Amino acid sequence: MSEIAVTMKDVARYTGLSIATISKYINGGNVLDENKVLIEKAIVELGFKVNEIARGLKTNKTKTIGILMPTLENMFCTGIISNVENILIQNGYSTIICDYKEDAKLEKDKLDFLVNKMVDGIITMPHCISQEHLQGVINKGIPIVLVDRIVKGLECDVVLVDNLNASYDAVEQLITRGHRRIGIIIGPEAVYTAEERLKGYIRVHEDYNIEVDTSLIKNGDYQIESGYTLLKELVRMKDAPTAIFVTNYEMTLGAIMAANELNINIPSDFSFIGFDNLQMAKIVKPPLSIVIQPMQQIGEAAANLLLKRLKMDMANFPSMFRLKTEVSIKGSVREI
Amino acid sequence: MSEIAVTMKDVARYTGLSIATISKYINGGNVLDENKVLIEKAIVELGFKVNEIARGLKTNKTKTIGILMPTLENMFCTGIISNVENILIQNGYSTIICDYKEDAKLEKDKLDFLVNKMVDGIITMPHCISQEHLQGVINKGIPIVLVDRIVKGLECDVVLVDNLNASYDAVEQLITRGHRRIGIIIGPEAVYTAEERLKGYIRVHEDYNIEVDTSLIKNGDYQIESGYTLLKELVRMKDAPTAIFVTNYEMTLGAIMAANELNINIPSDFSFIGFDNLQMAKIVKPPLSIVIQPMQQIGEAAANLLLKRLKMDMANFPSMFRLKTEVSIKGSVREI
DNA sequence: TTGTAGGCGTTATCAA
DNA sequence: TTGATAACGCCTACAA
Repeated sequence: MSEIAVTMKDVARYTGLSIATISKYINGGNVLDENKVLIEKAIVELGFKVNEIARGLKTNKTKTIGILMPTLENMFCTGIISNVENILIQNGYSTIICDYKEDAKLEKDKLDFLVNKMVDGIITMPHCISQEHLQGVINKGIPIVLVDRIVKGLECDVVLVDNLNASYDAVEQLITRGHRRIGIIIGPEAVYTAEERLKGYIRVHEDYNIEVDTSLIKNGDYQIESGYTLLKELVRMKDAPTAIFVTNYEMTLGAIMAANELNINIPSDFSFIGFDNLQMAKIVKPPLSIVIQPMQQIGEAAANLLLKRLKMDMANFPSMFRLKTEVSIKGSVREI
Repeated sequence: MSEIAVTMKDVARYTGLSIATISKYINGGNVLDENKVLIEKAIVELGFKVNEIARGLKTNKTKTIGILMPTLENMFCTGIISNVENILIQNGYSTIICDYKEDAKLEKDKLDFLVNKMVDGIITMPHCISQEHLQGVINKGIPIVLVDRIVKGLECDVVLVDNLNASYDAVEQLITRGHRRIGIIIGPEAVYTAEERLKGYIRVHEDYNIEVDTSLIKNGDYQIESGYTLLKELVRMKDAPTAIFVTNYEMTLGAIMAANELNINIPSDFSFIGFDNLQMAKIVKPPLSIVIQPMQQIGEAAANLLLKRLKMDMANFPSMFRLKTEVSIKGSVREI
């Protein structure tokens, strides 16, 4: 039934050479041409494959990278994963993707799992993980690149977007079009990106001398349903906002659905700016104004930074890439 | 900088015992109580962790399962992953999640990657992979459970839903409410689930003696945009359907957006049945009728079946679980 | 109960 | 160029 795995020993026997020579050939060493063809023939004939486990034991390298994300149910996360993977694969690395379902214990466990699997490096979007725990991994010689969020007190490479100014810019677009009461649907308080986006919202209000009405600030959970619920709350306020800014894709989706349900006309009833997902923005009518995060750049920057560390190049450690977002204003925003 | 990993050897030295004894303790063998505490102390003190790579080399078991999916950008796929993982983790297994981006070569490569990583078993939603390739893996003694789709000619455990009758039932609901011209937005021709769902559509037409108008059958690609585009096509037909059935979540999303954009009223302009995602169905107004796939059951059944095979229990091999879907009819469907 | 010794499939050193 | 040989960290008879 189950075939026995072919090892170098078998190839050696088949060719009449020694295991050492086979190994050398496999790893690109010098071997007589005639032996090369002999070995090559044996390899295909026998169907030999290097046992990565054994190799890893010896080299302490697995040529695989761990990717640890809070969830797979979020387009931003899966987008990052995709782009990171593309670069890594090009460079001969494989990936182990983990999601910790936004659960603190799972986050810790999966991180340990990756360490146990001897990944050569880790890219993660951290949530509750402690500085100490991550530091412990780094101390083991496993480089980590943080994505999208920082971890307070940790010296670590990180790639993120300038969330504060992303939010600032979006809200500014509304302000310069005459809006003064601007509702915002933001992520959970504990999440770094949500904090930053809120700061941007507040700062731009200050810069334009507009008082912040905290009743216009709604904390969601980055899921569809909270976008749906919170938009309704905003719209139904006695003194409703004239514009609404929603700060991630899933909540934008929910908000749009709520607006449709309430037969609200965008932008005549209120202006609207959403987040991420260009594809959706084009589909919705009127075309959705959105903040576009450079997902490809984020993923690529993170992967390339890690690759650099893997080559033991520690220049500018810890380095922070703070990528810029773009605000795309379309028909969903109007002047008042 | 990078701490050197602590091994059993270190624990042995620290405790004055032999490596063999440490190993025995780790693996639950009999050790003197006093030595137990001694070892335990050493382990925490030194921060020892079993090197899974080395262990795997010896035992030929990695206690990890590969999950290979076509994409992470699809709620059905990530839902399955989540549920599979839950069961596996409970049983002491870890997972390596791979997505092959619906790419034939990548599908093959990632499968090989998992094999190289010596996973103990694999759960996959296959796409282009050949029967031979999968058979090769199985022959290596690595059990595979297919999810959602079969592979022609391959004897393999599989867990899927009764797609044919899912589609049959949904369309039947429309027929019994008087609809005769029913549009369907289906997946790519090459995909098993799409084939089956189309068969159901056709069979129910036959059973009710309704002629199938092939212009009402639109092939999409299971992405948002095709749902959006194809719904428009259907609605704009000279002889437009009175009801539309969309056969996955992403396309349902796109279709809803198109309907909103066209100011189409559901169900007075036409009736609508979508797919998956209960959460969204509740949010949309009117409440969406949908076909509900038992994602949790699918994931759990697949995981449990694999677990069974891992225990060398080959009873009823190959077995096929064909789970039933549920049609939930809400306000988006009306009688005519 | 404990320890010795051999082996899992590679890589790497050093003679030959 | 090739081939013994000794690791890598762990498991497992078998012996003590």
